[in-house]
Amino acid sequence: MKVAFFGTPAYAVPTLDALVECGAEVVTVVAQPDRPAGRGKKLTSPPVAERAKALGLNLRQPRAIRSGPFFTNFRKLDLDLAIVVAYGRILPKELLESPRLGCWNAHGSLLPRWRGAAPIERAVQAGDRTTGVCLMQMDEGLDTGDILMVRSLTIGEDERAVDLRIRLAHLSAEMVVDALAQPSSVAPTRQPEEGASHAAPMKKIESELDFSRSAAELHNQVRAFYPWPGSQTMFRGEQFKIHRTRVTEGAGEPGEILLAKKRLVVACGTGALEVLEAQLPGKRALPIEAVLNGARIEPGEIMGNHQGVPHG
RNA sequence: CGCGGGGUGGAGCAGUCUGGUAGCUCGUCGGGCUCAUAACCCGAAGGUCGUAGGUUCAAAUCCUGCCUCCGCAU
Repeated sequence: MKVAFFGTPAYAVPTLDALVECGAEVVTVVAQPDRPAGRGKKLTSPPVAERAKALGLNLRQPRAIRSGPFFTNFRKLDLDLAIVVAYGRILPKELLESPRLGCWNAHGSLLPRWRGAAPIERAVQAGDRTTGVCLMQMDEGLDTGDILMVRSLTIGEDERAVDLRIRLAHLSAEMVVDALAQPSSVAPTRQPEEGASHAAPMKKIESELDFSRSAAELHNQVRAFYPWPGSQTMFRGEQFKIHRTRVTEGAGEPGEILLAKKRLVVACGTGALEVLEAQLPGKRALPIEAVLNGARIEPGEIMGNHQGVPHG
């Protein structure tokens, strides 16, 4: 079985590894081009590209898929199948139809729920208790192809997207290997339109916390957005990043600090949010006890974009 | 050369501008109080102030290089 692998971030790496391990002939790996990233804007290879190099696989990082030499060469590979996991680009119809069996995409949600770029994060943000991975026969639409296989799992109440992503990445790898091992069990099923939803990419502006919302919503936001774009609010005129929280009891004006000794509890529109891990400007992320030792936060202070002045 | 902020007993911070006695909160250890507690009281140990060099009578503090952590941007 001659296959191509399309993928870019760390999420796709376990599936690539699994393909190689199960003996599939991975003829080429396609990832997004190297991009300037991080402090100092150093040119950085995406994780899949790094992994492909380490495995000694043929690697392509085309800037353009449709035009240029990439697709011409791709056609000549005489592929049976292409596996796509978080590649990061729409693939044109000609490419989707090029391998004998077409292209299979492993998507990180229970389709048709959370079609799009950020299914895992949006599931956590919405407070979903169940999610999973779907193997899909790609068509031209956005995650609308027929479902070939499904694996599901339960999301922990306090689980963060960053951890769920790791679990789903491995579930995805298992699923792809199973599908290749037992092609007979792969029966295309059309996606129902009912229950479809769109998982828009995460945006930096969404990282702001609005304490007039419920504690449950804020908790879901915090665990969905970690580590990027993160969750933050303003406190004493400076950025205050919140990395880990818990829903607790308490009432007060939204953003009001209810407790600041050993524990940090902030009033929300409904209920209260306990901050378990936070980060001040220029500092690293710290358990809340450490933050409280240095910051001397007082009950009655206000968190959020209200200047952070004490009230009452 | 993208912009910017940090590195001070075990932890988190103040002190740096305006050089001159090492400070605060917590933890640890010992003692006390309490039916009890993340409570309170008393006492103690613990610091080459990231690192290398420079200026100075004197450097955590001023100057330069380096290491390292972090925010923004991408």
